[in-house]
Parts: sequence; C-alpha cells; structure tokens
Amino acid sequence: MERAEPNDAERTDKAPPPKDFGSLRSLIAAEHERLPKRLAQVAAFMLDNPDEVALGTSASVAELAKVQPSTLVRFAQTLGFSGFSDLQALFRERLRGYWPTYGDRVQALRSDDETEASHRLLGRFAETAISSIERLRESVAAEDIDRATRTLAAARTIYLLGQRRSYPVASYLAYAFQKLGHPVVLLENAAGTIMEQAAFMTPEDALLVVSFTPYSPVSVEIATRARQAEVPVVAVSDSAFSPLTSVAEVWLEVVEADLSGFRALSATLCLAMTLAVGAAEHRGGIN
Amino acid sequence: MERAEPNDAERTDKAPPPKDFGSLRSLIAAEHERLPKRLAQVAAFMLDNPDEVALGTSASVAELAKVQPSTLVRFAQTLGFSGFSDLQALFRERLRGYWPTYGDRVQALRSDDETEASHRLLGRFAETAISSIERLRESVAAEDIDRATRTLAAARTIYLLGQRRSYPVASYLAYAFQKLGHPVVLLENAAGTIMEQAAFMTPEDALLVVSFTPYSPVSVEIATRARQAEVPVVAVSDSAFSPLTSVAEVWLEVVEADLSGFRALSATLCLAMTLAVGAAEHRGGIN
DNA sequence: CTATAATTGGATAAAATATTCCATACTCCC
DNA sequence: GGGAGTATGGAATATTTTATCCAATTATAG
Repeated sequence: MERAEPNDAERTDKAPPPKDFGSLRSLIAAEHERLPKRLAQVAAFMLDNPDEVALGTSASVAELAKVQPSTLVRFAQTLGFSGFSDLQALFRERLRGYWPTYGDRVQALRSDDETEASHRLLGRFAETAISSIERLRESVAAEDIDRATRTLAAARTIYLLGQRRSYPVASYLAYAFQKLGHPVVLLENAAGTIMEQAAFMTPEDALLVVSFTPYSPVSVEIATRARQAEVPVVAVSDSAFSPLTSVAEVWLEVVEADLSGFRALSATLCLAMTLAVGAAEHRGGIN
Repeated sequence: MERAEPNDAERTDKAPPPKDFGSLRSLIAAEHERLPKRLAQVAAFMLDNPDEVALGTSASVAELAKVQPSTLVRFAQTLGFSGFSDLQALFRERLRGYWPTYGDRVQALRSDDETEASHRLLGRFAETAISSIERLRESVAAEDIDRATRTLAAARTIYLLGQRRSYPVASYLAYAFQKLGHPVVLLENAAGTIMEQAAFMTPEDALLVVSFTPYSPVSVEIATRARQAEVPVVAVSDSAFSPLTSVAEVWLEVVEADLSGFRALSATLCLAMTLAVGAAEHRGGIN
C-alpha cells in the first residue's frame, strides 16, 4: 500500500521511459497537450525535427527550439529518462539502420518457447530485408540505373558473372534476361572453363558482374580482362572498396544488412530485376 | 610563391578536406591502399560502417574498429580535417534526412523522365518486394517453420532442389547451409544426371524442394520418389494446388507479388534464410 | 645488423557537453 | 491582492568526449 496514487494514470517521475522510437514518438505526441508551455514547445520541436534532435547537441537543439538546455533535460526527465542523452539515444537509434545484433537475437530466441522463436526469426529476416530494400531505393542514383540499363540494352549478348553468394543473383538474372528474350551467357566455373568462356566477349557484348566482399579473384580477373578488351562492364557491389569500381563503366551499390555473419540477397535481387526489366524496356519494351 | 611542393600531387597535411560525404568516401577509398596498416584499417571500417561512425563517439568507433581513439584523430588529420569531429560531421550530414531525402529527391526528379523512369521502376520493384515479404510474415505459420527447421536439422545431408526460377533460391540455400556447416547437395540437371544424384537420398537425409507454377515435372518426380523412399520432404511453394503439398511432410507457402508478369524472389529468399539459420539453431548453434 | 624514420598505443590535458541547482518569474487559487 | 506551488532561465558543476603529446614499437634504408 505504498503507492500514493493508484487511481489515475497520471505520468509521474517514476514512469518507465519508452524503449523504442515509435513509442517515444507516441508518448511525446500524447503528453504534448498536458505539458507546461516550454516543455510543450520542446515536444513540438522534437516531433518536427527528429533529425536535429538526433544529431545535434543539447545546446544546438535548445537554441533551435528556443529554450534553455536545462529545459531539454527536464523534458527528458518528465518522460522518464535520466537525462537528455538517454532520450537522444532513441532518436539516434531511428537513424541507424538499427538491426539488432546477433547476440540480442539469440537471447530473444532462447527466452521464448521454440515455436515462437521460429516465427521471430522470420520476422527479423523480414525486417532486415525490408530495411535493406528501402535503403537501396534511397541510395541508388537514378542516373546510374539508367546508364546501366542502357549499357545492357545495347549489348548483343549479356555475360553474367557471380561467384559464391552472388551466384544466385547471376543465375536469377540469367533466367530473367532469357525470359525477356535477351541473349545471355551465365559464366560458370563448373568445368573450370570459365576463363575460356569469358574470352568470347566482344565490345558489342556487355559484362554484368555481381560481387561482394570477400571478392572472388576470378570475378575481378574476368572483369579486368573484359575492360581491357573494351567490353562494357556493369558492376553490382557492396562497397566502394570493390576492385570492380575502377574497371566498371557503371557501378551500383547494394548494402545488405548483416545477420549472423551472412547477408541476405533481397535488395540485390530487387536491383537485379530492375536491371533486367529496365534493359528490356530500353530495348523495345515488354509492355 | 608560398607553396613548398607544387610538383607532386602527394597528400600533405595541408590538403583541403572534402566538403561533402561523396567526395570523402571516394577519398577514403582512394587513400586506403597507400595508408599504413592501422589507418587503412580505419578506412575500411569507415566505408563499411558509416552509420557507426556518424552516431558513435571516437571511443566507441575506436573500439569497434579495434584501434585507439588517437588513431581516429590521426586518420582524420591525414585526410586534411582538423580532427575526428570534423570528419564525423560529414558522416552525420549524410545521415540527416536519411529517410526523407529532399535534396536527393530533387536530383532524382530533375533531367528527363527517362532517368526518373528508371528510378520509378526500382521503386515499384522495391514496393512489390516489401509487400511480398510482409505478406509472408503474416501468412506463414510459426509451427510450420518450426517443423521444417527441425526436419532439416535432423537430416544428415540436405538435398536441395529448384529448377528455373527456383534455382537461384536452391543455390542460395546451398551456399547458406554450406556456410553454416551442414552437409548439402544441390541437385542440378547440368549433365542430365539429376535423377541419379537424387537416388542417393536416404531416410536419414532430407529433401528441400522449391517449386512454383508452372511446376517443373522433374521436381515433382524427384519429390514423389523421395517420398516413396521415406525421405523427409520439405516443400516451399506458391499455391495449395501444388503437386508438392501432398508429398511433403511440411509445406510452406510463399506468394510473390506479380509485377508486369515478373515475380521477384525477395520473400522466398527471406524464408530460405530463415530455414537455413533456423535449422542451424536447432542443430546446436552457429557460433 | 644498426641507425633512422615512421607508425602506433596509451596517458594526459583540453574542450565540449550534459546535468544540477537555485534564484526569479509566473500561475492559479483563496 | 497575497501566497503557495510550479515553471523557467541561467550560472556553476560534473561528466563525457576529443585532441595532444611522448614513449615504445615496428618498419625501412644503409
């Protein structure tokens, strides 16, 4: 019987702070009206300028919101945080891709019952895939896609190259281009004849190479030779480091989120489809 | 005549620092090779973890990059910045407006409709993929995933089967299981020996078959024989009408949204990853 | 193999930043 | 209009974070 006010849901100093940005945002919106003037002002500012709150300092945010830094701290404490920094952490989390680390996920998996865990796992992969795709959409330049699809559309035969993790992408592209009626060769190392196959490329063709860290030496070698033979090269890769960036005419970046040490392909396949269909459209249209 | 070294393009302490994230990134990539070990390590880390650099402190970044904070400062100074903070400012600038990209959006919209069309195409594929993934998450039963992963985990060797459009999925699964340390055989029709390969399956193994309409006769045939030989069969398919549903012990449904006659694989790959990692979890952890 | 230069790690100083505290101003009720 | 309770601004303080410096190590040239 220690609680003084069990009757009302009034927010007190001891209320627990939100744990994710979504809840925080709802909370700020809800509290906005019942807060005193300056604090309400802060609430409004934070809802309107989340990036500023995430990236600024207490002083810079205070200045833009036209309040004192101490008011920010008070505001955060009113919401249940220990200070401005804790609140800011949630704003920053939103900016970060925020994919939970593997360690966190294992805990989540082990804690609940097994069946539940399986579904959670799917949920995690789903979320990760969605983030990667959204990131792709924002980061890839329209111009690059356009140049890539034009290059491919102009090719007599498209040579596809992808080893290891990139192989599924290459094989999907082979399927797609084939279905779209574009002559295509999927370079494979099955019989160890990949270099010989690659030697058939001419400047009228094009090479579409997909490669991620750690870069397959074979892919790099073939791409380099293609460049020397003046074969147009389009590269899909995951980092500015890729040795491919220097040999490719067009270079498209896809960053897939890392989960448990290996990465998905959802975003990469999205880009792959875009390239295939985009090239077909340039070539004379499929619709 | 103040400049001491007008002759060479060597990067000195007085070289002007980049002014936007793009140039910075190129610069880091370019310098990477000629930098000493630790500084190169920092360069690599920064290209791979831009979010971390933007949001972390020098100490946290240093820890993740496995260097000393002072090394970060030195790195920044080598690039022409006054310190780590200045360099970090560019990383933060990129993050600001990461979600709503006003500047980029304007850029994307400018110039001809041609380039815009390309970007639209990507946007459409992205949305399609996302909705497929979300549907997958809602429609798949946790119990089915659990049964599927258990079945796979129990298998001595996992046989993978996927033709045509499903082939990239099968090859991705082969890669994933291999990396997770689970013996796996990817059934391929390269030399026309696929039936013979499939005949090696025993009840201690398992068959994971991926097949979509129109169903490949070969896949159905192999799955049916596997069933007769009492080999556990896990099927991934897109409709309850699939001939696989009757022969499989566990059957998982994935419906990929259709876009101008083209179906993606994003959701299917999501499920594939879940199966691979889920099975590894059951088997006793992947790390 | 030695000498010299370059690079690195870690401690320490400097700066920036967040939080607390308190006097003052404001508001609401009597 | 006066007084209790609350809110606010701003300075002082505590904390965190960054930058500098130097000794130890490693690489390089002779």
